[in-house]
Amino acid sequence: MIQVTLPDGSIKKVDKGTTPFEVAQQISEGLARNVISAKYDDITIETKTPLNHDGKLVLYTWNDAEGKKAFWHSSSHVVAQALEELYPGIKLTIGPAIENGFYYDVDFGEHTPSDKDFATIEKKALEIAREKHDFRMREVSKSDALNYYKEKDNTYKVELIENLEDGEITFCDHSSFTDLCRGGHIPNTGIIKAIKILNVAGAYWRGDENNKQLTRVYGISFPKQKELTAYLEMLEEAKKRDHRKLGRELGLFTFSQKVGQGLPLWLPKGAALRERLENFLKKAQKKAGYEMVVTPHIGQKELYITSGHYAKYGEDSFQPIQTPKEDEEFLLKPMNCPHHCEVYKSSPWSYKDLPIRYAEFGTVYRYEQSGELHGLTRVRGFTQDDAHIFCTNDQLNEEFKKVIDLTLYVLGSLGFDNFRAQVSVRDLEKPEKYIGDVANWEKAEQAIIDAAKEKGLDYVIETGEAAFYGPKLDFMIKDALGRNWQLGTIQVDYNLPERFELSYKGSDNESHRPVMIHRAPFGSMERFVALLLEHTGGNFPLWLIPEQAILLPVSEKHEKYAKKVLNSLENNEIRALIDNRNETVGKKIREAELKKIPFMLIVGENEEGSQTVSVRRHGGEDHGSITVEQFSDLVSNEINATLKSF
RNA sequence: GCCGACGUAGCUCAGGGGUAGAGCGUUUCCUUGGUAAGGAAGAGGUCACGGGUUCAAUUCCCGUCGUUGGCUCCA
Repeated sequence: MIQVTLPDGSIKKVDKGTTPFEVAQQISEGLARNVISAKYDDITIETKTPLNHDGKLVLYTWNDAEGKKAFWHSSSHVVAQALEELYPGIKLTIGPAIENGFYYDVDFGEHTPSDKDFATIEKKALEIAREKHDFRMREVSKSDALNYYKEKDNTYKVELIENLEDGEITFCDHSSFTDLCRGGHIPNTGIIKAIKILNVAGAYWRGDENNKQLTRVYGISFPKQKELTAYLEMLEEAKKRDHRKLGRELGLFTFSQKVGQGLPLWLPKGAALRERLENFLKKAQKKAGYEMVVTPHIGQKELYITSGHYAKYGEDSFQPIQTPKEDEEFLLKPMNCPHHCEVYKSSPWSYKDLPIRYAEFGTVYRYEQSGELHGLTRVRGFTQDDAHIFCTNDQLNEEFKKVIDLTLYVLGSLGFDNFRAQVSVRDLEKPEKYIGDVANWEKAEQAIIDAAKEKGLDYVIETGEAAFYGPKLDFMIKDALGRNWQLGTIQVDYNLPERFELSYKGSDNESHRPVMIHRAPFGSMERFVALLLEHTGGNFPLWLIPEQAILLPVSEKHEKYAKKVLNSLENNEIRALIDNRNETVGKKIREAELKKIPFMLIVGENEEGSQTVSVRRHGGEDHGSITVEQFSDLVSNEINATLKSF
């Protein structure tokens, strides 16, 4: 007998060799019907894997993340089999489950499938699934495994196996299909009732662009057809919140091929919204002891050679600007920090002056790869809400924590409560990617982790995500389609002070190096507005939204009164406009609803008589007929309730 | 930059070897209206751009540009 401990702490004594499925049966028939995956002592196993020693068992169903993972990974096997049958001679590589579904990377040779082939692949995969093949794991010796794939002329699998140890190599079979696999499958293919191939994309073998590009087939599957339908509908809904669509509909920004790729043009409403965001942050920054500086859009090439940016990015950037003078070159600034270092250097400093905090809404230009450009989230010209804090080593922890507070205030004020805090550290195996000495890196990384811990942040550490000059604390937010974007960032930097030879006079009358904190709570105005659009679906907070109210005269007879009301609204600093088109009230309401204007003020005979406005809230709520003063209070109360000061 | 897809009216999209269509928007007229679409008429397109095939190309082929889903990159 062995002892199996379940997640609730209860212990089941079962015969050696009992399977997770059998344990589930002992718990309940329902669980046994639904269990599709299991972990034993934290190792993913199959539901049919015999348990041979004491341990902790967790059973998973479709409703668990682990269950979905097994489900989708198993589905990738089924799709791989379908692909092999439809495209004989292809070479399979890897096929993991991902956050939503799975993919399989395949070397198709000559005939890469495209979206016209998806239906055929889905049909074939579903046929296989319906045949209810069991997934069976078996151990294979390294030499047998190598021989199997050498015979199939699959160099990718051979490469994978060569990096594995003999004794830890397993194959998974189902139907006539065999794949190198470490496990984690559902009991049989029959559970998969719906399969959708979502798209194909190029993906480099082992994620290295020097390697051959394979075709990545993305798919998703479900235990019920209904769930697939719901998922596809959800995707459609998400597309409606796409900032590129909303930005156009709401008249916030645009792009022009003639101006250039990735160079956003902010339209009046977008520019005004952006200005309100900037003012919001400026106000908080002022309280936090920041001073605004202004620096030019270009700088001598030498400036970036000093900072190290030129060596790192010079080749792939906008190329140097020539002047009539010989041997003179300027770069469009890709960063504000070198300029701010020079601002710092304009005067000698005492330790009593520190910390010094320079802030600037600095527009920078980066020649991003064309394939990377994406709406407002990845552009070639953008404005950072940048600031650089120059402080002593002793002040670093305190300053860093203050920046965390400011960043959390910014994110919280705008309703971003679902961010992911990420400590981005260097990759120890790739020292060539970073500048500066190791001791400072260690100090910087530790400083960030300490501050994050002391602030009680729930953070994850991401190796290799640091900037070339220092580690960062990044605030990641998901877009409508679930893609992660870095918004706020706080970075500790010992390197630029060194390179720019920054100093201050200490209490010991000696010269010391300050530490630099780079920080941008929004990240960039462009990306922030994009993510805010997707999060709010265009229903911005009242203080931020371009148009707070729209006056809807019932007929042309009431236009004059409407104009008078508009005037009072403007005197009360309410952003409003009049829809005086020759249309019915119903139509005007419909369009104001579609434009997501928070308040619709209907004015007709009744209102004119009582000198009021009839207030309808976006969404349909009726506030009744009230005076302009009352309405103005309504608006300012709501703004005060949502816009807390720092 | 790489792989795939796409590019038709301001927007959303249909069409297809014989020089184009819908809905919404817009303009004009009628209507003067009460909480999510009142009615009528009109304007608007070198079918992204450049080549090629063809008697004929918006349609087929190639290239360029742009957009897009990924990969790589992201100071």
